[in-house]
Amino acid sequence: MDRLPVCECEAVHQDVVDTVRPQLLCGDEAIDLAALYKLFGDGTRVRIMQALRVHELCVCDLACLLGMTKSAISHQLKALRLSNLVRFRREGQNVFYALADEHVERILDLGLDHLRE
Amino acid sequence: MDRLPVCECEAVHQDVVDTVRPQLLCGDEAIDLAALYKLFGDGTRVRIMQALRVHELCVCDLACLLGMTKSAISHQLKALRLSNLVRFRREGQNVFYALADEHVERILDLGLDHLRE
DNA sequence: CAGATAATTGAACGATTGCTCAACTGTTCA
DNA sequence: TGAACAGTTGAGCAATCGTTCAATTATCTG
Repeated sequence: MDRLPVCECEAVHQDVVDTVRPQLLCGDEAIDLAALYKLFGDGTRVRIMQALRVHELCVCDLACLLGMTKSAISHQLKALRLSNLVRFRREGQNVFYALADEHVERILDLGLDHLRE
Repeated sequence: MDRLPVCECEAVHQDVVDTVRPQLLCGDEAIDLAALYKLFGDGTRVRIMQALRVHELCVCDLACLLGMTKSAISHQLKALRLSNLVRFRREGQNVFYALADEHVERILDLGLDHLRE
């Protein structure tokens, strides 16, 4: 992910560049932010999160709702889990998933706002 | 992208599923929302947007700031342009890019909030 | 006009992603 | 204990993604 600080062009607007540079996201922040939004960048995961926003659901319920295999759903839930976007609890054979916090809902809403305006 | 509405499992919580189903995102909405967030799901594009939020910049400035080739930057700007996340104006040999609206800034901020909490 | 520079484009490539499949773990119940 | 079912996991594969490279377009200047 590291980039060499090489500039191939001459006629850069140096004053503006100098103003902007200290306000850039540091490399790690940019990567973390991108990693967060990457999880919202897939139709399956977005539908999972939207569903969980209505009610907690087990893997089977989600597979049924989205018309996909439990395996596919479980793989995506794992990704969401690893980034703490969903939480889960086991109840007998079922594992119920729910959104981790209202941040997730706000991100979904903000995106939908943008699309619908 | 189409999924067959097949359910492989039996013991679904049918009442909950029936409650959730009508509130699911329709297929197109989920895809559009994912497509929007996919653009925020790459470190280079996030750094570009964060830079543009400070000041409008030409391709050369961005290449210089991020230490990348103009070609790489231009390809990413094209993606952002096609989804109306940035706007641009030509001035002589330079093409200056800026964020399209404050929605983009709000999405960046919300993500950063989440990371920093 | 020709030459220089900014920017864009398309093909090619390696890397990453999302799903399938099969094997496995964990829990319930008889 | 063992059958049945919910869920997870890892390998494999096709599709997608982001960059590089080379060619091209557009604009300015002499």
